[in-house]
Amino acid sequence: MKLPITFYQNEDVVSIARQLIGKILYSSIDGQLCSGLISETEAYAGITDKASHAYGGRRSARTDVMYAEGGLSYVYLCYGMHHLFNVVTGPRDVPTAVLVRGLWPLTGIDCMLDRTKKTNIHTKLTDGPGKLTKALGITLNCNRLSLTGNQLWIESNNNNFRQEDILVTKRIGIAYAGEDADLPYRFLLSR
DNA sequence: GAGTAGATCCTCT
DNA sequence: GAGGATCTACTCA
Repeated sequence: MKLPITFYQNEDVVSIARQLIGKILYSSIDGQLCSGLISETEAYAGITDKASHAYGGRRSARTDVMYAEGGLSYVYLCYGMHHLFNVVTGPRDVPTAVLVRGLWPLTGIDCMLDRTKKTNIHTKLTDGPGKLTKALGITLNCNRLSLTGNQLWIESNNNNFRQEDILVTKRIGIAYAGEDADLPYRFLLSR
């Protein structure tokens, strides 16, 4: 079952980041259906968060999506060669988003191996934000898609895992954000 | 296994 | 014109 649009419009982006752990991310791109269980996320808390692209109310052609209503994708290019996939959350004009940093591959694994030029199947296939977009075929063309559409969507999952299996840590790779780099906004599933 | 250099390009100043 | 929400391959041990 796809998550309803209302799921994404909650004002509490940190809560959404936690709830996305264990959900299933699907992509249907170039006629290939792939999916993975979301194992790692990070919350980016809008205008008050120095690590966020929308810090201080910054708004540009790139970050405009973050100001839209929750339930859209935000894909952008990092370090000139990696696409990063975010879920836009919150009501209109509240620029919060959740970065999806890791997946455990479920279906479409042959396709993911082909895209990433790998041969063995293990969780390392999609264990980083740049890697999972490559494996799922996500590019800048996937920016600003509805997550209730038919190219990129997230479904709930009946799997029961305990809340204590979710680890909470500080975020990664944002040393430039000063003290906000220490906020406990990263969630990951232990195995 | 650990540490580091290099790739590469869009966005905002 | 600088720098970044990263990854891979290569070195050295």
